[in-house]
Amino acid sequence: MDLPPSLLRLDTYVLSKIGKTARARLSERLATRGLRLWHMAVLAALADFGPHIQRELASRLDLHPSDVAKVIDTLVAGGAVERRQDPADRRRVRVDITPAGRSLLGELEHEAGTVRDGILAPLNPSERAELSRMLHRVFDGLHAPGSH
Amino acid sequence: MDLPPSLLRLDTYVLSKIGKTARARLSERLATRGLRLWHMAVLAALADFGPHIQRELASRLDLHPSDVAKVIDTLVAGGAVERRQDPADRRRVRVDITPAGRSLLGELEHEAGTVRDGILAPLNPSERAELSRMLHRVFDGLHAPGSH
DNA sequence: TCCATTCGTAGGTACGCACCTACTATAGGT
DNA sequence: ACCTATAGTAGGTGCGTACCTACGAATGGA
Repeated sequence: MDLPPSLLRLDTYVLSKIGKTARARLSERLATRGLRLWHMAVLAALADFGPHIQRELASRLDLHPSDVAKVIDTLVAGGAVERRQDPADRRRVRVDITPAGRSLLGELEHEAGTVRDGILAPLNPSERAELSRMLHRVFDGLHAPGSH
Repeated sequence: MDLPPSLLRLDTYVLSKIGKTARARLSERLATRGLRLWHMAVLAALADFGPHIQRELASRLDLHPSDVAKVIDTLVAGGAVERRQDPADRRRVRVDITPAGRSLLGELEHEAGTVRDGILAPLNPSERAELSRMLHRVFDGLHAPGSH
């Protein structure tokens, strides 16, 4: 039984469905480790940009500070990151990724790669590259004024 | 403050973010009419395939039958569809779209078009067409075995 | 006639996600 | 010393979504 063509003609619909599936498949894999997408995002931020104050993580990832605390909690419990008080300002907590955290991130990225391969399976390598380029341009445009 | 490149390198992430934004923007517009995405999906199914038994709508759209009932409730209240009992099997309810429902669907599709234009703004027309083609192929592949 | 099955529906449950609030500790200017 | 602002955190709220359950009405085969 087919889906309505009227719906499929809307790129908005197709885009949201694909995105939802992508998200769901990745979430599912992270869940087997007791993690969510935010945990991965935090690890990636720490790996790419080095230690952060929690507030910086919140603003970089656009995540509420109280939720950052919770995400960090579980990462600390798993030994993937460590918290240490900033001696210069003892209100602040500097968060850094541990070697274990880096290797965890590597595994998560591998999982994400598998999910991507599954989703983009219908496309050949050059098409994937082309799609990826276009998606990035679209993504960059999302936060531009006027697109909304 | 930039997002982590490690994250952006994952098409899975970008895809889910774009999809989420697309969904959010369309939902937002539908919400001004007291509708959700499912209402639009049901209208599209009725417009494309004609009247449905509620069970058929459920299986076509992969929506739980008890939720179909609720979606239809609000569409009936708005005069967009009508329910009538199937005389051959009085357990069944045939649902059909009304002229008002068709014009409503037209407006919703126009809204969806606006959302699409906003999101795909960074691309020129031929790129959009190319993206659309690829997205459809990807979408069709989602339900294929082995992609998961 | 009886019984298992199917349809629609009301009501409730569970979960993820984003957000808010109140509180403690600390900082830094006046 | 005082006052205001800031950092982190615990706990809770609200929303959307999906799912499940129980029930009455109707069907159709044994």
